[in-house]
Amino acid sequence: MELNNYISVDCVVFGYDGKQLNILLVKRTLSTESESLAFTPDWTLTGNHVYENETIEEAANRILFNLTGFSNIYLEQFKTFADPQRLLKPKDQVWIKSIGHDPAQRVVSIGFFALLATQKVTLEWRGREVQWVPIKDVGELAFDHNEILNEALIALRNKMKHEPIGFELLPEKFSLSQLQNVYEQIFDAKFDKRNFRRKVNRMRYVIALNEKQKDVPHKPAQLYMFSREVFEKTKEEYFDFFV
Amino acid sequence: MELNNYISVDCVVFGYDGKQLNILLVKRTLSTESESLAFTPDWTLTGNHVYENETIEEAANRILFNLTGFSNIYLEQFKTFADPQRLLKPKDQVWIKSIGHDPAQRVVSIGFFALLATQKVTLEWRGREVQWVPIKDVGELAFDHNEILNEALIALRNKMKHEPIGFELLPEKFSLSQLQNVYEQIFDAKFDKRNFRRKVNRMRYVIALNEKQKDVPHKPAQLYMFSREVFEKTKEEYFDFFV
DNA sequence: ACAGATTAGTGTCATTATGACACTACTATA
DNA sequence: TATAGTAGTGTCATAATGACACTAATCTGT
Repeated sequence: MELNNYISVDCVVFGYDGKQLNILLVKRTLSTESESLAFTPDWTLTGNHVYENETIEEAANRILFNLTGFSNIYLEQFKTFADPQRLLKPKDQVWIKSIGHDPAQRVVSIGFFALLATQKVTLEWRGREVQWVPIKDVGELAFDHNEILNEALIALRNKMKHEPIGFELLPEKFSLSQLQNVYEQIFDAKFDKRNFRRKVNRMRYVIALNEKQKDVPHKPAQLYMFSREVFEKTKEEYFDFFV
Repeated sequence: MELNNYISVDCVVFGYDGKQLNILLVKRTLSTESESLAFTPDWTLTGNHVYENETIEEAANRILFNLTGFSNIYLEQFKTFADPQRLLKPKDQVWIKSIGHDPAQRVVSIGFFALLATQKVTLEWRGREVQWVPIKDVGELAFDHNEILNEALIALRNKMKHEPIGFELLPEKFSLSQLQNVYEQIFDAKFDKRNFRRKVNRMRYVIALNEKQKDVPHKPAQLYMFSREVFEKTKEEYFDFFV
């Protein structure tokens, strides 16, 4: 099975650990000892070329499966990066040569973002170290991956305003405070608790369970679940156009 | 200047003629007489491969410039199509061979949609016939272009709900009835005239001019303009998340 | 056992937005 | 000057928003 050498997929994997929004990065080091001396390791998004017989969606799902062992992860194509200059920084060129690719080849990368409800991921992916990094602490990344991350965050926020996808970052059972915190982290904002809950209460696809939190050192919260089925059935087409 | 043979750009060009929403299609015929006998002509979107030193945005703008002579056209990347099967229909294979391309080559196409405020376009583009077609009358298109068109329409509607881009389909000076009709055509819906106008009146970036329609066989309408500058300055970041 | 820390959970009111609804005004043309 | 055709306008009942502060339940440490 051959990898196509000019089509790649980059996954911006968002995760929420109960406190903050993180993304998944993999470390980039050169393989041979001698080479790596002159190459300070840095970080990349999780990405890969696609196989010749594979769709880009399949490639993105394959990457996520390798990272997590799960295959039903929320995934969305958000933008494509194909600038002829996107891989031409000296350090990137060194790395591309070191893995045996043609550094002059123009590579199209299709960006996907994924929402992960678990923090449990592989620690090593394709021989490389994997780590969650709080989105506020992300430094300079390899290739054009800072740009890809920025665009992913914009796309995530846009989608989040109009589609109920915040749930994808939470466990199946969650409290309303957790849900509110997810939104606050992603939008980097504070919401009024009572107004937030009033709004959520109107959503019939957020369903209260007969269950409360346990072993928490404070008043235990009512738990809820999200039903995509109910959402699909109750959503109304609305035409609230314009800002 | 070389064309990259595996990266292409397809532009879904939307236009509004005062009555309905149209898209721009180009006719696909085989070049030699003998070949074309067995090949019933059909239609494609306006697309092209990108030059090796060209970004995909530049390629899309180049296509639009060739079609219209304008270079400041509203343009937005909306989705990328890279299915390994996307060019494998027999008719498409015949056509790809006829223009001297490798029919086995996997081609990534980045979809853009454009909004055109004029109906004046070239009649012949790269030797091919160009035509406006009402979106309701679009039949079966070449390649995967029906899929691309569908996705473009979805993207256009989504964008249109939350950003003031309907103006891009109208002349600089327009009436509120024209504006309403643009939205009605795109959403395939009817809105209440008074409620629509109340809403538009709240938008400070839709500015009444000291000018009315002329030579219309009915009460002449007040003309308005859209100011992107005012929009950018007065828009509030809103967090009206969820449906 | 109890005090303290910590988060959950709740209601009201003033303001603003929505959706439904029908008639008069102005211009060109016949 | 009558007609056809589109422009333009207001109200009311209902729903959504944004601002605002206190009590309730659990665990922990003494």
